[in-house]
Amino acid sequence: MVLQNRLGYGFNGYQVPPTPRATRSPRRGSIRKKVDDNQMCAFDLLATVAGKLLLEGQVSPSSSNTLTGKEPCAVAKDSIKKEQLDYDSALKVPSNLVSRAPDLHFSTKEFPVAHIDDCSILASVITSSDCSEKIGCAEKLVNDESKIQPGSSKVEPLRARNASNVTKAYMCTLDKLAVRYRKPPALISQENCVKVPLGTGHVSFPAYQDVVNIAVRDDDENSSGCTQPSTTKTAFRPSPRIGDRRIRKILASKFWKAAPKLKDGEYFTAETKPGYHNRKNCYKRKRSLRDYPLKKRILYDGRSLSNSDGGITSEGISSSPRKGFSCDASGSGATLHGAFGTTSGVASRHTPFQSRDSHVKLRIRSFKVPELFIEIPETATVGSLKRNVMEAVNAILGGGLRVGVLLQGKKIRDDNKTLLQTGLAHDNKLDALGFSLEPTVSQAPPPLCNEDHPLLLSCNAPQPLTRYPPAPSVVHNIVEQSAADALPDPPLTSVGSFVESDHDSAPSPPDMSDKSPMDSRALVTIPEMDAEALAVVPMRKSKRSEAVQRRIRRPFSVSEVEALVHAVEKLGTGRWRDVKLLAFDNAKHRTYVDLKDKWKTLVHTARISPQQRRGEPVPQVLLDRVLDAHAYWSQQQAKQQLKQQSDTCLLL
DNA sequence: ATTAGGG
DNA sequence: CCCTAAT
Repeated sequence: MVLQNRLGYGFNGYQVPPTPRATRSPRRGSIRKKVDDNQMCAFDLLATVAGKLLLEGQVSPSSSNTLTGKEPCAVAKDSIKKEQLDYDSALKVPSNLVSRAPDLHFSTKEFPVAHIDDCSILASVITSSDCSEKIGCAEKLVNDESKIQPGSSKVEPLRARNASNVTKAYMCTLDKLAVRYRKPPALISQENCVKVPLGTGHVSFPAYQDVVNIAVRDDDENSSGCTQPSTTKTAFRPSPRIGDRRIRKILASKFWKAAPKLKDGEYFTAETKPGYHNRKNCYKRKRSLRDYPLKKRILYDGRSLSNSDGGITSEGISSSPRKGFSCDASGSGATLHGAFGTTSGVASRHTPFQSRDSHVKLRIRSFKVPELFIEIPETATVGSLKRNVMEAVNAILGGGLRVGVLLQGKKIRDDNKTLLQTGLAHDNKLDALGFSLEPTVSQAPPPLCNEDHPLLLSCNAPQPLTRYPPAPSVVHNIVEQSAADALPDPPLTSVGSFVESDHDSAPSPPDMSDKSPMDSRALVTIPEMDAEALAVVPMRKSKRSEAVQRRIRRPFSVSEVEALVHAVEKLGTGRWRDVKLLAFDNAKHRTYVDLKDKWKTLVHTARISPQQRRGEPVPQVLLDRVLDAHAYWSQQQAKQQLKQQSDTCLLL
């Protein structure tokens, strides 16, 4: 820019260092906004297997958790290790996973949340069968695209120009996802396994419709399923202003407590966290709320559950906010109630209970499983969402879980004891009986993504996605890049935003367009950049705490480096915020800290021998410029300091 | 909110 | 990339 040149470029094209604070004040406001955008750049879906999918207005999973990275397996292992270490914490996650899969005889009362995951998990636990069933279940659920976006005939990439719209869209979508459950054929046969035979006839489960609308409010009407009918719900549901980019989760904790008050069909809650700025915060949850043991309630089933098809669902499930429902109790009390027909219409329809023989009949009514953390870009397609959820679920189901039995809160470890010996055979004990899903400690759970799970792979591959592959020629093992869309936010590109789109794959320096031949590497770069786009990770956070996800790794592409170098040459090394604004204003995921860090590594890279460098090679020319600029600005900085020192001395 | 550095 | 201290 002319003005800039006049004001201050130094000889080398370097700009004269601005006065310390002067240059930044004017942009303060805008910058803040940018940050928000960054945080929104990828939606983190926090899905408890409980059927709640949460949205996070920010990016965070670390590369180590990324499934789509180049070393998926390694990554998976990594997360697994953590998981094992955090075995304890996992149990504390109150993912209210209470859902009910009709076929499996699971029903929920307090939590009108029906999720694939539950079904899948239950199915797997119960059947101990292969993954196909589990997956099938999960897939079914997510698969129901028509339900996902009732309004539209086709499923389009979930994205929108406006962040708030995106958010809403996701909310709605997820809403649906959590609500619909399509019984996978494979599971049908498993039904009987669930219940313990009762005397003569075993309870039979009427064939349920294929699609069960589990307790849910139908927000098909309001495009923004987020808007709530007011009333008490307001407290738990996302407020309309969710548009605010940082819509935060909700979740488990909130939900847990809110559940009792939920009205018919409500199963999803969310809250916004206005003050949220720091990524970390968003994962914070009150410890107290997450300490609930993961256990599923079991129901002493006096009668066959049967027919409460849709009925069970909506009514039974949601309508009764049980007061008795408390956090710790996991609502077991309420569950029981319902079972006996006290509460829901479900139970009432059942045949009277009769304990004809020594068989104890149990019915699992709710199940809670560890949370799943999924990060997916807003530009991801429904198809990719499917896969991600599926993978995440599968990862958990794939062997990482075992079932624990609890009696009055205490774990029963002796597998050889009979129910009679344990006391479980007594009616009065049944309500104290609980089950829990626990991470397998002894052995490593299956990696999220590995050869052992052909299903996973197969899912990835065939899935036809409504998306535009970046470069057909580039075959990568990465899951897929879903963010191959246009710039989410058409930048009002002005000066020097070299890196525009969020998926830096296409940083568009003017010269980039037709330089493809020369820079064949660019093709390779693309997939890499977006590799992290789809990251699914079963969330095993560290101990007690809040799941602070590490951001996914996003290697700088050559063009990004170029832009960075250019900006630093001009602005210097101490003005990262300005660098960000100048060259990465549109790269939502690059923060000034990132840029600073990158510069640091670039300098280091430039100093070491080419053989020692790793990753995508950075053109030597660029590295040379890095060194030059670094030297120049270091010198400038030194000078400045001297000057300041002398100034202060004079004053003194 | 930014910067600067160590990890 | 993360985390912090210091601005």
